Amino acid sequence: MTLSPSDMEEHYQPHQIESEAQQFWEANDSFAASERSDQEKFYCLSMFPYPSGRLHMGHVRNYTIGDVIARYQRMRGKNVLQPMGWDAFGLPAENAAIKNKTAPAPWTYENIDYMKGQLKRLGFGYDWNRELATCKPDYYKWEQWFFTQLYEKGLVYKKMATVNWCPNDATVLANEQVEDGRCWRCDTIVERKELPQWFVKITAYADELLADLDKLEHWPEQVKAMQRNWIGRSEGVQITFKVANPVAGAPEAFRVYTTRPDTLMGVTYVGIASGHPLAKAAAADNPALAAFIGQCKSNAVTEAEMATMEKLGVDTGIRAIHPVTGREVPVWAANFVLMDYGTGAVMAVPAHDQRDFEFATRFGLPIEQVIAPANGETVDLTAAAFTDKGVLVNSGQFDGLSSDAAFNAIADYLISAGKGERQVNYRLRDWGVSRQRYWGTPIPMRYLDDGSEVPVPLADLPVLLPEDVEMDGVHSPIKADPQWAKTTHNGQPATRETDTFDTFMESSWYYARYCSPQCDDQMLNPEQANYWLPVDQYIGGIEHAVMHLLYSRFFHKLLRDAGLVNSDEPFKRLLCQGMVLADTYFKTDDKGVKQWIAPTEVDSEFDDKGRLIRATLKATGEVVEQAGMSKMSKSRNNGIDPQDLINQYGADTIRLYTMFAAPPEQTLEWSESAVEGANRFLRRFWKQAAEHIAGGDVPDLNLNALTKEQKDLRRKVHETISKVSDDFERRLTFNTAIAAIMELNNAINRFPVNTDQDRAVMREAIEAITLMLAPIVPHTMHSIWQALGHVGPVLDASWPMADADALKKDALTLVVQVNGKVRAKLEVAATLDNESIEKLALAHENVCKFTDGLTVRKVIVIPGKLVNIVAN
RNA sequence: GCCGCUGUGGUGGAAUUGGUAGACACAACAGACUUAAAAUCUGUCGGGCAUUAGCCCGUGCCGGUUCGAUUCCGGCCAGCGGCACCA
Repeated sequence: MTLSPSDMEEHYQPHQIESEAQQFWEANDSFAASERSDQEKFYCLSMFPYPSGRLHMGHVRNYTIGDVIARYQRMRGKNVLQPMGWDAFGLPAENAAIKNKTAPAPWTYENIDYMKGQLKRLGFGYDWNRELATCKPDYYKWEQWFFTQLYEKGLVYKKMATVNWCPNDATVLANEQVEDGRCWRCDTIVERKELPQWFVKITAYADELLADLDKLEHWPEQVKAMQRNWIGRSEGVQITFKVANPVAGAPEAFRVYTTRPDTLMGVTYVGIASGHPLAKAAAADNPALAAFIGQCKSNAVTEAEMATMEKLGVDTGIRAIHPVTGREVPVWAANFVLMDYGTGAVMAVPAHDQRDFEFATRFGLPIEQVIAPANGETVDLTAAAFTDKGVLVNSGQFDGLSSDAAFNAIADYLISAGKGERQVNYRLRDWGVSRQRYWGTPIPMRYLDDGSEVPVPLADLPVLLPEDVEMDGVHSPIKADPQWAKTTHNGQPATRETDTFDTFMESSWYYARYCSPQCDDQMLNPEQANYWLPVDQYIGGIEHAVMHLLYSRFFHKLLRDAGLVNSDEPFKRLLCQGMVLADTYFKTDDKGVKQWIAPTEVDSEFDDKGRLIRATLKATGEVVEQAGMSKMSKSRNNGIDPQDLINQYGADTIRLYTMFAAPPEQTLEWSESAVEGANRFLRRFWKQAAEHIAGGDVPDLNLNALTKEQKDLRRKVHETISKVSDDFERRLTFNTAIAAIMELNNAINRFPVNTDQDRAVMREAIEAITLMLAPIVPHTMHSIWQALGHVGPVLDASWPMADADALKKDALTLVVQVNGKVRAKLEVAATLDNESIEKLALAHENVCKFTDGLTVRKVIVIPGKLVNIVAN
């Protein structure tokens, strides 16, 4: 269907326009992508959603950014792939299933259906032929297969690891299910429990994951910095301490790791984890220690809580022998030393480490200075440790060495004495992928009766997760059903692993599966994967800066080493969009409990300065309290349903608003009136275009006979094209692009149209605006483009190019400063030389006023911009 | 606690490589149109002094570098994100 110019409605009718454009795209399968050699490819990917029920504004923002980039790149002539799918396994489905007395699978599939409809209503240009859901066996089959391959390569192993354990429910709890150290279901105090779990050796790739960050030139620096710190490569020394008074059944030596061997001579005690073999053995005849170890069982497992908890410890009675002096130092069990980190033991130097200092001060342990500031100042060790590097003192043969020299001298001494070795350490730990939950990919391992483990062979994959299950609210159905685990291996009875994978496993490779989503004989089709990969632009929330993005980078290297892809990194360019916030309102009920009120139910009153004076309930007029902006959430009842906005304003208004209200990387603050502003702008431009089109045919532009007004408008048009192109291509700042288009729209509003040439200049401006807005508000521009008489859809039109001739300026405005303060503005010919500019500036009346009686010391001329006169 | 980010008018934000602080919007106020309201259009809009010109102050706080700092450096304060089983 093509509109002829006379068909264009005078008034903007978003719902009709949007459904027509969407039908056109659907009928033409406009977004189906295929490998083509005649065009440059562009793979644009937004992080896929968890199918939680309905889209929220965060999704709308993320996917609008992606769609704008995809449509822009298509107009630049690229062969664009933009897929969408579902991160469908996860804990919320289990909780929802229990609440709604259903199973996770049907709940998930219903949500996918509904949310897919919402994505279509928003006009996102996805290739739905490539849709995938991670909970489908045809997806997780290949993840299971890949895990068995990693097992064969020795990149997977099993070890004991700590989980949150609710002794009442006899179940494992996610960190999210622990509230103030108690089970969220039954309020029982949560304990730590060791369980055998599967790990993937991400540490084997630590150096490459670190080094390759330098190749990611189009990633935000902040994300790379966070990943570097997360990997946390350090160079240090592993030191062996002998035990002076060995305990029966425990080792006679233990090791610590330190990055500050220069402080070794200041060691006054040693800290070990409560789970350390030495601590366990010593507890046999030390009741205080045994009690302490028991108490540590209820410690939190998260790093944040451990770092902020009260530092506690108990003397184990064990004495360790200092490897250089031979002096005996006490060994303390301490709650902040963890068995999972490093060696489970640390040497303590209270004079030069703040945590050791606080612990020593609390428990009356000696503090001995061995480092002095290089500049000869004295340090005060009564209040805090001196943690800088410096010069060694009180260190025997090492006295006088700098910290750096002492690092080597002490390391060499320990190595030659057989008491230590240099070691590179990482903060990064191997990736624990076992989850004791139902709604996830079954881990494809079997256990034979002799206790040995074997991976499930490809012929028996996938290990299917049963979908028709009953949730008792506590235990995983595949753990609760003893029959499910029963299987055979080569005719022998065997038992299945009943744990499932961490859902980060699925989200670590979906971007690659989109390249050949239906491939059923292998994980990826390498030709298709290598055509599309790496992803040219990835867009998602900053909350994924470390974990998801690090796991995906790791997985990509694993895929590469399995011969499935030929690139080193999965995502060439990354954009992390900010959160969506909204105002929060509450009233306090009789019991003093805050009741949160949705922003849509509140009216606001402003004073004559525009300041909010009060907020009232729309329904009753009751005054409510305003509690600032926060992330849209159920708990604060401040979520805005995108569906209501689509119904009220249309998808294009929502798209324009989310792109205009803030730069993509910053938080976006919800404002109903700003949405109305976006709608107003679309109506205004629609009317402008309709009026222009109603004027009939337009003659060709005659560039040789332009008036000043026509030249000025053309310059504005082409300056805008130039600016907007840069914003779309390099900066990804769509808010400033829209602002520039609005400025141009204001300019055409003021432009008087009297002659045919005026109409021709106007036509050029309107077409440019239509093309530049097409990626952002595609439905509206689809309609206007057709009404302008074009045959093909605006989707496939070429992005406009700035005309260098139109950009030329005859005159410039220069700012004149005296001592850095603006005192005048000069209109000068663009060709005027610096010397003449200087003369004009010095002669200006207001400039003379400020230089009068002073000597001009220097005149700085910044061509095309400003003149600064330095005088005193 | 550790790592990272953010802080500019009444509000969202702009100022891209150190060069005119407040573009573009929202709100508010005034006016036009209207029987009226809505919609639309026009104007004003950081604070203070002066109302013609112009001057002083001002980008979370304190200090530094520079002819010139919202931008760079050092030290603080506040808010946000992540911290390995929420996704």
